[in-house]
Amino acid sequence: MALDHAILVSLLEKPGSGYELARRFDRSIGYFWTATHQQIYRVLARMEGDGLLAVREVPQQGRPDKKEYSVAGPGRSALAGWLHEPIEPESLRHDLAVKIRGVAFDDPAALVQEVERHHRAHSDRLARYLAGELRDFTGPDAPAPLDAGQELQHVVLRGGIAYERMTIAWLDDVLATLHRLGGTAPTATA
Amino acid sequence: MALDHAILVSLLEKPGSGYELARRFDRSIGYFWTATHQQIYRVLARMEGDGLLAVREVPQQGRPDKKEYSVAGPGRSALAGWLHEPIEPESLRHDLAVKIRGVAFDDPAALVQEVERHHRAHSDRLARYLAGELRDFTGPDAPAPLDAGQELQHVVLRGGIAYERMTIAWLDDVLATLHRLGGTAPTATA
DNA sequence: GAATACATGTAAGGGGTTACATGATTCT
DNA sequence: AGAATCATGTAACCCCTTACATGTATTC
Repeated sequence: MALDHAILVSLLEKPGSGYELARRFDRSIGYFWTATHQQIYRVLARMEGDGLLAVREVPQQGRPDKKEYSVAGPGRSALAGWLHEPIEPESLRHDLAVKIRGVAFDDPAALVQEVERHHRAHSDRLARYLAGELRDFTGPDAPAPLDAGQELQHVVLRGGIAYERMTIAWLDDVLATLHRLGGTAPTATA
Repeated sequence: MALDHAILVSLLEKPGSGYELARRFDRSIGYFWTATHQQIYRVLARMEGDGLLAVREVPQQGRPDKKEYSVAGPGRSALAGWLHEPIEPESLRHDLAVKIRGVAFDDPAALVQEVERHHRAHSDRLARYLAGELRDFTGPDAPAPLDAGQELQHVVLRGGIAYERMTIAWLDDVLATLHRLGGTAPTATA
């Protein structure tokens, strides 16, 4: 149910339409939570029905009108309540690791290209995160003393950066392992 | 749908009952995929119905009888097919990061205990992973030259270890940031 | 006597993914 | 003329989580 809370946080940072939220979930929020527009519209409608959000119809010129959502009082309370509840440390779901173990029953070399593709994807993400960090937090155009909200955004971004760096290093390890096994035929064909 | 494939891999490594699979998903497989017994029993029934798995009723003494599942021919083919299809790099879902950004609209100090709890949970996991590595791969009782399957299991475990180390370091960073903000009242109460 | 391990399930509900659907405007 | 951006939705399906349900054997 953390999508609800992610939307509350994002709308507290800045009110916006479903479409705008979907874009934020592709960028800044994307490094710790993903959501598609279909999901977002459904949740926005539900939360508005529950009185957690307020809507304002904003007519626009040369563009479709939009509904601008903002957090209502009960929405703020709901977020505060959740912040004070403990949550469980996440458990992983890593498809690629399943594949790596599965390839013991197939040809290890067949995975090399796949792992390289993932390596590129994570390198791209890291580059985007680093560019964002420079733009918003550490570069010359960033605000001089960061306020609390910005400090918190920065530490979350640092988490994303650490995750991508760790993943890239691990994928290098995986590639080296696959190459070492390259000459050998699959052993565990039990 | 990778639960299906995770089960196929696990049953190829060693046939077993639903109960045994659930235990593996709490241990070795747990560091890249989690599943509860309810999920596992349902998926096992479905896969057996689809002819991907074979069952054998095993009567036992002093214990309930069990159904031992193993991978049938079509199951092997299904896994091989999946291994050769590309998959998307995972996108994150990190509740704690949502909380960290949300605490800008609340009291940052309120999160310290929560973050410390997560820190302990990840430290515990790391300790378990390291013990497992020593037992199965790097210790004196580990098989001298590892076969391909063991090499692949080891590289996946190294991924789990790297993930936990990275996470612990990041949580230290988060704690330091929260303490730095400790004196300040929430700024972004917009 | 209570807790833990072994063993297998059903049922309800919620969340997420994928596909489908529409329509105006701006850019190449 | 076609693609991309802005903007909002519906519908079907699948996966996952949580709660409920049952029963034996062993260990503390």
